[in-house]
Amino acid sequence: MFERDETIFTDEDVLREDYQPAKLEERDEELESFKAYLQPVINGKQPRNIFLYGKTGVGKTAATRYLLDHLKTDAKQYEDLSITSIYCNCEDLTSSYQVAVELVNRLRSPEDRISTTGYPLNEVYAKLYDEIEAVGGTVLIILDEVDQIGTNDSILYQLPRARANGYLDQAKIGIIGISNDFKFRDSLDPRVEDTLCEREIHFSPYDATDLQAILTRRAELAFHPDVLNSEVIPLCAAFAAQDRGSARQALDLLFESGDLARRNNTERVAEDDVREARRQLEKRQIEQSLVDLTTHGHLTLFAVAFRAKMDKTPARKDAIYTQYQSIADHLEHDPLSDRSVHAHLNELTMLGILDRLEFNEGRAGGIYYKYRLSVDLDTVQSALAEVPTLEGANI
DNA sequence: TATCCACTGGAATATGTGGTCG
DNA sequence: CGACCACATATTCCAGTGGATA
Repeated sequence: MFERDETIFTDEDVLREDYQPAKLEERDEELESFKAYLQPVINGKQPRNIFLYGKTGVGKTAATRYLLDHLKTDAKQYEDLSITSIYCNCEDLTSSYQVAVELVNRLRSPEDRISTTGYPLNEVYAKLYDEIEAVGGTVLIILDEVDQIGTNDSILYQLPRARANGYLDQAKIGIIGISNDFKFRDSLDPRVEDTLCEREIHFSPYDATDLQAILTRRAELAFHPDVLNSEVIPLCAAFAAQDRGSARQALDLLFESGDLARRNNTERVAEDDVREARRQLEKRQIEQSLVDLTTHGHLTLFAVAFRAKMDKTPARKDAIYTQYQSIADHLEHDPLSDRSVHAHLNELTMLGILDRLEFNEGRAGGIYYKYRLSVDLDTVQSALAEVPTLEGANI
């Protein structure tokens, strides 16, 4: 029934997110500064706090992993050095409290985990300091996607000051904050900005040439020789550079193209595979963001999709709200206030599922928005069909 | 060029859920 | 159990917005 299929790839894992290349290229300047900022750690001094920013997929996380690995290896030659790093992705952690809990749990054994609610904030910090103190030495805390914790940033000034405030004695803490939101830095409390952003490194997006170089190197390891048509890599690079300049995106695209060729049993990967792969990735991304919406988020989108079906988009909030009410009614959900639906429309716009057009009709009209689907109606329909709460409702 | 509409969007407040602890 | 705690999601309230028009 099963058999190995090795016509296209030699090792597809090379294209996956968790693959760590032996060398990190196209990021020389960034690595240079980063390395310099980590130097105090090797010297056994108080670590600097470092703040990395740049868009997603430009090598921030990879660079951090890469340097920390080297740092730990190189530290072994000095007996008086003990370096611990804790990596924490704040993606799903929306407050300082949750980050603190996560850090405590990282440091504790699995049977000793604490729950994510219930304790006073100070108590969680106290537990965290205890754990860090127990580890001792230099503790580097990496907070990835740190902008996700939003305005609730108390942990960002608690941690850097823990030692100064006498909570820590044995341990030296260094924070490495990673963010893809440039505005985040400006929104920080000035006290936090001073300490957290002591040293900053900016990662610029990759351009098409960088991406081509990266893809070419990976492709040599991942694919059999000569299975890629000559236009495949430049096209993947161009698509990704146009969009966000993300290496992650370019690699995903390359993998997906290869995978398509494999499934089609063709011997080579061609331009059409890349274009089709791009469509599929886009679709998958939308389906993914739909999964995370609340019931009323779904209903709101449903209402817009319904109007789109009848060719009545773009539509104003009022019209969408009326539509939403009748749908909610039909499905026996209590409708929300129009302000809340307005909030949902906003969120859908942020996710790139809806487009928002601005209007201003002046003296007697005022300003308002009109919304419409920003993606294929078909995609939305098939994604919504997967949502259990909408069972029985057809557009 | 001052006005004025109909909305936007921030903020304060409320509600319900899931948790700890004595 | 009851007092507390944090949080997601809604609700309510209202100051601000900005450009076509009088």
